[in-house]
Amino acid sequence: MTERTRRSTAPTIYDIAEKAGVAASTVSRALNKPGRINSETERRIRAAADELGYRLNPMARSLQSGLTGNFALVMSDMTNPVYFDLVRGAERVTAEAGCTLLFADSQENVDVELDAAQRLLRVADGLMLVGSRLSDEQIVALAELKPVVTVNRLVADLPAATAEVEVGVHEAVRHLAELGHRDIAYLTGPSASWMNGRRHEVLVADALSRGMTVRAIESDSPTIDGGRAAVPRVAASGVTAVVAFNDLLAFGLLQGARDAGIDVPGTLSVIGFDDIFGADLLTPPLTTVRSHMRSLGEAAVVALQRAIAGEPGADSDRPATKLIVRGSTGPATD
Amino acid sequence: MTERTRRSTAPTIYDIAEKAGVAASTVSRALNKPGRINSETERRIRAAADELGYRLNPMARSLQSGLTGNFALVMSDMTNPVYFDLVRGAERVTAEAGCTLLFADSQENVDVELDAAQRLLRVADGLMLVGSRLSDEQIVALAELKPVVTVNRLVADLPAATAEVEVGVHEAVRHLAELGHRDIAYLTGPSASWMNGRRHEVLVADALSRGMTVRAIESDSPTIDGGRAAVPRVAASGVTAVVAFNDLLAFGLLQGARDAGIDVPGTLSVIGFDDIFGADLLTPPLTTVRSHMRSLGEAAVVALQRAIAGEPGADSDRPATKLIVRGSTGPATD
DNA sequence: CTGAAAGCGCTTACAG
DNA sequence: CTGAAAGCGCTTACAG
Repeated sequence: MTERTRRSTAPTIYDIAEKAGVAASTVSRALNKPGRINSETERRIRAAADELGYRLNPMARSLQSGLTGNFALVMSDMTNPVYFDLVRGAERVTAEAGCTLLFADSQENVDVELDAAQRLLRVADGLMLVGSRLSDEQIVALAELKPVVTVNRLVADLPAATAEVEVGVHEAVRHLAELGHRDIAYLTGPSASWMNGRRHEVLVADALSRGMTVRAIESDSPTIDGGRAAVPRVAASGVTAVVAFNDLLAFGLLQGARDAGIDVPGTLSVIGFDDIFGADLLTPPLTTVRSHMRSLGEAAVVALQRAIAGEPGADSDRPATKLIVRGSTGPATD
Repeated sequence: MTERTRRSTAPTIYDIAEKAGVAASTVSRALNKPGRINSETERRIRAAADELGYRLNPMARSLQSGLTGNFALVMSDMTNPVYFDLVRGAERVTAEAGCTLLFADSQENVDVELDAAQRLLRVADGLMLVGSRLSDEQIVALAELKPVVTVNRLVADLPAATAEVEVGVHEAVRHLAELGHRDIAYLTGPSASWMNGRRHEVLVADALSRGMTVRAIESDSPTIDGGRAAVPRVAASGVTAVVAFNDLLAFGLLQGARDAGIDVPGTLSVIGFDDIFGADLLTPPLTTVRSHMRSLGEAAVVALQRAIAGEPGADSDRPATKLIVRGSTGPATD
């Protein structure tokens, strides 16, 4: 009721026009291109607008411009703390542009992700896919509809924002080497994750160059439970250190190892990726490769803005990674 | 470029109409009210729409209906893991309704919150304020514009979704009483937080009825740092147990106590609220009052939908709380 | 500098 | 059941 009333009485530019004794088109100009109009007229129009409590109807403008002012963000798992800062960074740049961030969580499920992406794409000007599990083909198909930016994923020549991997991994491998580790394992993330492949391949290359061996140990899911479940396989492998695809897996390794009576870092060293919330609160606190997720979120929005504007997708700065050494790594003991 | 081309070629109902040999109004009906139209005509229209890859332009529809299909959610701190499940619940119900969730983070700042609320309100049909730090007056002013639902906050007769507090607190107090605690403290949250006041008052009432004393200890901010900073005051107070406004504060207490050489739960018992991510990973794991945040998020969206539809704001079910006993509580030792 | 008019893509009474 | 027309609130060439 009240609602209805409010809606129907919302003042339009025509109300302002009447009040100020000008045409609606003049009101539109006064409000949108300050300075291009007689300043006394403009003043009168603004006064009328203020008095009426006028607010632009964004739908009407959108219908004109074809642009909604919305940017969509789909991430693989919003309960993964790694995305906190990414979302904050994306939010900040989006708000600064006077736009709005739409956002959905695919819960590590391809169908949910595709569904959410399609749904959001209809009401947004473009889409950011974070840690997408979609196939390249699916992503390309989305990009036919509207601009798409991939985050921590590279697809054909779509614009992307990715964190640098080399530096952090390099530091991690050197750290392990200095502690005397020779046989290490990589606990894998989802096979559909581009970043999983990237971390794995850089780790292997780096370790080989130091004469270390890296065996892959598969995990079921990139979660704490996935890490716990992998503990027996890690133990059986005989490695002295394991690098996990992400911190959630590493958390699970730590928990599972404790339950199994495996001493970390005495018997096994553990390194994660991301430096998520809680990594420094555990016992032992986790050694992990941190990347600057906030910058990544900002870079993603900037790339999307450029894509929407039709500008070429210059590769943005890739936020640097670095190793944060804590208590979960120690000397190798064979 | 490509962008421009895509946009301008997006098929409209007029393209479908032409292809199917009917009027645009018929297309609109066929697509929106299936069954109300000659089934052969409808079939032809759908076929044409499919062939053209037609997608409804939501802005055009919005301009008609005055509704955007967007629900806005503003929360006090999105890096607080307590909101994970709330957002997921809200997201699920929103998506189910074919709507979209807009979302912003106020970073515990009143100005940022007000700004975000106003910004989102213009492009959404209604607003959910989670753990708002705004004044009642500010919230009422927002509610003049569009429907507003408060979450874990009660304002005048605005619709709200709140978690039940009594059961969990009752269990917590009984738990402490059974462990022999007589003098306990409440580590406060933000004074602008309604839920802070609520937890405090229920705790005091419950404790008094058991002959326990509760002193209030102020925290600067409801974060881990805020908890750490409070440790000296907690220690000086001589209490044997402290209940913190939220788990982040409790995390900080645990950390700070360890650094100060205070044994938890040997010398001091600690209880939090929320059961956030990590609560069971700490050493000792945290005893805490859990509420079902997912239900809360769902209830908030349902309440908002009702408010938008102009239905009376019946108080929704209040998700129950319960005490999760872990390792941070133990017998009182005076 | 300003106004009249057309149009963005859809929906919805109003006729037939 | 279907069509022609008006209208949602704004912007933007096009004239003056």
